[in-house]
Amino acid sequence: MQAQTQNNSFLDGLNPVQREAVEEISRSLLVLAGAGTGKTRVLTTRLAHILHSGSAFPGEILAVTFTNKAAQEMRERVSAMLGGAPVDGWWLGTFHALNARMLRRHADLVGLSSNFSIIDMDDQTRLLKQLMIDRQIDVKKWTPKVAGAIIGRWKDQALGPAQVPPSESGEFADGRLIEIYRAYQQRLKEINACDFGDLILHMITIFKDAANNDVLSELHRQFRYIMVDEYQDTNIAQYLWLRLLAQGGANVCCVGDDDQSIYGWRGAEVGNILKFEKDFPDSAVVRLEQNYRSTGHILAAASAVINNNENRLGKTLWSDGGDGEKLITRGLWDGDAEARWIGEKIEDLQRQGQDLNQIAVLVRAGFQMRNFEERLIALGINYRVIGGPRFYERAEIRDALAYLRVTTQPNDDLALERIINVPKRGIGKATVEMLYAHARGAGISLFQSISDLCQSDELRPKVRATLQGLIDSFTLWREQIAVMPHNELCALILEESGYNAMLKADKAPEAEGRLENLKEMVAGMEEYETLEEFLEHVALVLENRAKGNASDAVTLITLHGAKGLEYDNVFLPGWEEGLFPSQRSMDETGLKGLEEERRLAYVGITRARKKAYISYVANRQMYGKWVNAIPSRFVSELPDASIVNESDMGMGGGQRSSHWDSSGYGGRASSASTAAGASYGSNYTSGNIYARRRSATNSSSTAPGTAAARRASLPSYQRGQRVVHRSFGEGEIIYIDGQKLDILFDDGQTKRVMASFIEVL
DNA sequence: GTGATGGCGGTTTTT
DNA sequence: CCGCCATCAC
Repeated sequence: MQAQTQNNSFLDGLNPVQREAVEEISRSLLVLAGAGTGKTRVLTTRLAHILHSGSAFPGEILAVTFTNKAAQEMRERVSAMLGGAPVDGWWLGTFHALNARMLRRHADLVGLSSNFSIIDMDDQTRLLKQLMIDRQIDVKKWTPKVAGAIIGRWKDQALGPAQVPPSESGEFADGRLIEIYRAYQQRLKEINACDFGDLILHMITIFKDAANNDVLSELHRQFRYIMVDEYQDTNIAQYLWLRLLAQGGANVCCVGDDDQSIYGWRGAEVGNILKFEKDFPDSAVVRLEQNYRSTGHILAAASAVINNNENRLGKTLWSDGGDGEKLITRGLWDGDAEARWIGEKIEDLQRQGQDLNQIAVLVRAGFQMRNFEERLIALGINYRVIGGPRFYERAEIRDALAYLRVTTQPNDDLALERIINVPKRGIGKATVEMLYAHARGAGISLFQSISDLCQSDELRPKVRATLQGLIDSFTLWREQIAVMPHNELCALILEESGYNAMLKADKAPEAEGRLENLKEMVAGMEEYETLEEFLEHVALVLENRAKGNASDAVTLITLHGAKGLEYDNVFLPGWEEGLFPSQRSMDETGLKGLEEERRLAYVGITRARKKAYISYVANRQMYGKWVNAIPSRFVSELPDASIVNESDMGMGGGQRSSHWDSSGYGGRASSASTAAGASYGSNYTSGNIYARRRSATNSSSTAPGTAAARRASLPSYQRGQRVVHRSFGEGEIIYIDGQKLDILFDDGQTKRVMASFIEVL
């Protein structure tokens, strides 16, 4: 690229390698960006450069990020570089958001309508549970959650029910998981819904179907530049999607760091980044290795650990910022001692004038956090926990969303089921089952089923009146969509449904907060043009809210959550075999799992700008039980030259390599370490997720047919026929109105009942 | 249909 | 040890 004429000062200050990456816009490009090497800067500058140099209009650019936060950041930074005006018309977002946008346009090609709902994991689990119970599968032995996880992994690999090799059906539900998967997809179509994986899977299906190749070719014409961030975290489906779009000859630029691939357990394929050069011949590869974040010792420690991995492209981070301070390692007796030690260190840092915002405790698993919370509370140190339940995951928010979903999309059975008895209306399990039975029998939605049954005498008068009232309300609310601002409508629904009243009457301490969350949600809705747009955003755009808003606070966060963040001072507790590396990872995926754990260690260390503290304990309390532990192998992979061992108790700091026995736990230490790993391991089940527990019995039941099949098999009725109803007994048909039959029962009463509940005698 | 108690299971998590 | 669910008693 030639020198720019004006206003390209955004190119200033890039180092030569960064500049090369930014200016290489004629060939496809892989940017291997080590931690802290200015990856985001390169990515945003490259985008600004493409736009500024006139190489493409915004609408010709497709930029994919892994999180919404990253998309937002990119949007802001690129427009700032280009003088502050927002960049309009480019396709920027997560894989899921971009695919949702595409799928809304072409939903009919996969049997959906464009207002399809996007269901979350909770809905998914409930749906799978229904389907599994229908098939008499023991949902205690084979949990719907696990079924959802396996199906999710299949979707990550772009495998629809027809593509899953039968050999992969595994032991789950005695090999019936593919059948469940097929039913699940069928059911999603019926309720006009998608799960997250479907967003991508459906688009791949559309792209691949020759019958609609105009869809893909139009996108080929449109996109001249495609960029993918966090490429090491893409799964196979996302990879295939990218390749299909790239077939049109667009310039592809992927950015990532194979050493920071930590989502393999949910389908990410490091392999994608490892074979980029094969997939995109004639591409350039740029390695960003100059680190601007951390001290020399921190980089040395991180590099030494990650060097133990075999499957990596290989990078060597370096810095010209000086060695800084050595990392501190420390062995302690138990979790309490560890929390006390970290508390003291935090107080030291505070006394040295460190900002609490520059201190973070990075844990492997959520249960580790409690110790630290308690300690910090005792010390009166502000903290925030990142990664708790997300805003949209709160029950009250999900309830409100369910009301809105049913309002916009009456077929959304899952949403209706969620709130049919919230607030309590006296609609219990039995009633819901009956409603579903009719829905299935007649091949209609739950909403329609209610509407039907309210026209009959099937329901007890009280229940019938309640349900009639509910569907009338939804009908009224639905009419308001066109005329009322959607936030007002939402407020109205919360009021008229009695939801607000329910919370106001609730004496529980958290009820007040729930009301506030709802208010906040209603207020937040103003930002969206339409109700549909709002719903799409809450389904896809996750806000990870911090608990408590203290501005100056220590951060407690998982290692996964900390990727992409940085702090001056980082604490890395719990470096024990079994916990970190996690026993379960190693059991499930062996070396692959271990290497991913090691990348996690690498991510953890490289979060630190100045100081890192690594600790491990001899006795860890887990689920109320005491477990012996030995220090993590990662501790011994740290280079002696860059660490100081504070596990003193009479021993010098240089004794780390004999770390454990030297750290002064008296006679108990050595016996503890002997017993160690095994007891940790015993807390986990080994074997693959298909085979968590052996099945003792075989449930061999025939699945009920599909709704359509059942509908077809319904007998036809004639006046005068003798029939039996499951609760009203025997009688005679005296009038027929579609599925509704008037029957004179033998007790002399005439009732209007649904055909699906009677049998011909 | 709703509220209370016991049993079981329990990484990481964004979309 | 804690939280979720499933089952049981009303």
